[in-house]
Amino acid sequence: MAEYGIGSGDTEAITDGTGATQAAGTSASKSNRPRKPRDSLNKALIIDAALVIAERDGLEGLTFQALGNELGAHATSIYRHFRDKDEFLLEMLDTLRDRSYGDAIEPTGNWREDVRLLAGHIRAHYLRYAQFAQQMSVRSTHRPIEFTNLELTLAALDRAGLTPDEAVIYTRLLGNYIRSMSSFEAAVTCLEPELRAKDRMQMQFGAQALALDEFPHLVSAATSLLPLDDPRIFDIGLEAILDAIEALGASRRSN
Amino acid sequence: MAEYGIGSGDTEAITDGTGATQAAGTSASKSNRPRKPRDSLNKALIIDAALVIAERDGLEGLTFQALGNELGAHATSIYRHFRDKDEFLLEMLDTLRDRSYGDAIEPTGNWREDVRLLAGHIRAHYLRYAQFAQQMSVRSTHRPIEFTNLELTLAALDRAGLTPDEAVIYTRLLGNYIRSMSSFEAAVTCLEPELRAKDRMQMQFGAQALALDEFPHLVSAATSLLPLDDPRIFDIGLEAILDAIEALGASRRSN
DNA sequence: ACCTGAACACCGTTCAAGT
DNA sequence: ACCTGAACACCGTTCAAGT
Repeated sequence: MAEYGIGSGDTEAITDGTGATQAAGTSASKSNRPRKPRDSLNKALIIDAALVIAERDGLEGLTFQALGNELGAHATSIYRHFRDKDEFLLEMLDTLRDRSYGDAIEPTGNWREDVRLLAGHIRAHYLRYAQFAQQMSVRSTHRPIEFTNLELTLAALDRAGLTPDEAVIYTRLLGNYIRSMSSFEAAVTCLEPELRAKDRMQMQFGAQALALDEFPHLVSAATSLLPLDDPRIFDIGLEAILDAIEALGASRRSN
Repeated sequence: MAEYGIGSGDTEAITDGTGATQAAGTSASKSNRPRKPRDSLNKALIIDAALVIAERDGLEGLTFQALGNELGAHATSIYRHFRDKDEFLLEMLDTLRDRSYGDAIEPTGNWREDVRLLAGHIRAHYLRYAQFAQQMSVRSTHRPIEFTNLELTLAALDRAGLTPDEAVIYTRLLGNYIRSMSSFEAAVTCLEPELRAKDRMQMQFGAQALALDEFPHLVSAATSLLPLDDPRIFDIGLEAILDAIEALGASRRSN
C-alpha cells in the first residue's frame, strides 16, 4: 500500500530495512503544516509555482504533488482552481504567451522586416519555454495577440503585392513554418545533452565509415554535417519563403 | 488497494454496490489463462500487437497492461524483451520506418524531383503513423536508410550547383523542414475532431467580429482563413526552398 | 533477454469532511 | 471555483518464484 500525501519520495520509509527516516525538513510536508487560509491560493500563484518547478525539475517533475509541495498546500487543492491537468497546462501556456509578447510588434514600413520581427519573437518564445513548445505549436488558444499577429502578416503580404487568396495561403505557410520549426528546435534543445552528443558522433563516424564509391558526397561531408539545432537554419528557410513571396508579388504587379 | 493483473478495467468489481461482474469473456484475462510456452513471445510479435492497439485505442491506450492483454500474456513479460518502455517505443519507430521506406528512392536525373520524392515519402510516413510523429521527428535512430537519404540530398544539391558548404546547410534545412512540418501536420491530425472544428469556428467568428478599421485585412479574410493542416501548404514551402537553392546554384555557376 | 504473480512507487482524480 | 485527508484506478517497474 503506497502512502499518499507524502513529500515526493525524498524521505520515505522504504522497505529496505534501514528504518531510519529523517524528518522531512525541506518544506511544508503534509501533516504538520498549518491549514492554508481561505482564498490564499489562486491561478496566478499556482502557475508561478509551476514555472519554478518546470525550470528546476523539467516538465516531467511538474506533478500536482510537487505543485502542492511548492505552494505549501495539499496537492488536491489545485482542483478548486482548474478543472483538470490539461486545462491547467493550457492556461499556463496562455500566461507564458502573455509574458513573452505582451506588446504587439510595431510595423516598420518594410513588410519583410515586419515578418522577420514577428518570426523572431515567436521563435524566441518557443526556445525560452522549450519544454512546452510541442504543446504550444498545435493547441492555439485564441487570444487577442493572435489576431494582431494575423493582421500584421496579412497586411505585410498585401504590401508585398499578393492577392487576398495568395495572402491567406502564405499566411498559413508562414505561421506553420514559424511554429513547427521553432518547436522542432526547442524539442532538440530539450534532449539530454549526452544523448545529443552521442547522436552526432554516431552520425559523423557512421558517415565516415561508408563506402566512398556508394556515398561519395556523404563521406566527404561527414565531418561538416550540421547539428539538428543549428541556429542559422531557421532564418535561411524563412528568407527562402520571403523571397518566394516577393517574387510572386512582383509578378502580380507587372501584370 | 488496487487490484493488479486484471484486464484493463472492463470487468472489475467496482465499489458501486452492484456486485455483479460478468465473467471476463473477452480475451485471455489473467488467472485462467494457460501459461505461455517458452519463447512464444518476441520483439516482432510484441510490436505488431502494439500497432494494433495504437491504431485502435490511440497512443494513450498503449500500456503494458493492454499489450499483455492483446498478446494473451502477462504485462510484465515484455520486460524480458525490452529494457523499458522508452526502448520499446524507439524500436517500434524503427520497425515502422523500415516498413514505410524499405526501398530507397531511385534518382530520377532531376535534382528537384529527387528532393520532392524524398520529401513526399517522409511526409507520407509521418501522416500514416501520425500518433508517433512527434517522437519520430526528433529521435533519429541512425539506420542505413538515413545515410542513403542524406547522400541523395547532398548529390541533388551538388547537381543544383551548390558548394559543399552550402550543400550541408541546405541539407539540414530540408531535413528539418520536412520533419518538422510533417510532424506538425500529423499532430494537428491527431487532435480530436470536435476540438479542431471548435478552434476553427472560434478563429473565424472571432476574426469577423473585430473592428474593421483596426483589422482591415483580417476581417475581410476571416471566412477564407485556411485550417492548420491544409495539405497544400507543405509543397508550397518546399518549392520556395527549392527555388532558393536553384537561384543560389545558378549564381555560383555564373561566376 | 523465459513467463507469472505479487508488490511497490507514483500520478491524476474523486469525494466526504473540515474550516 | 475554499482547503484537506483518505481512497481509488491506473501505470511503469522490480523481484522472487514457477516452468
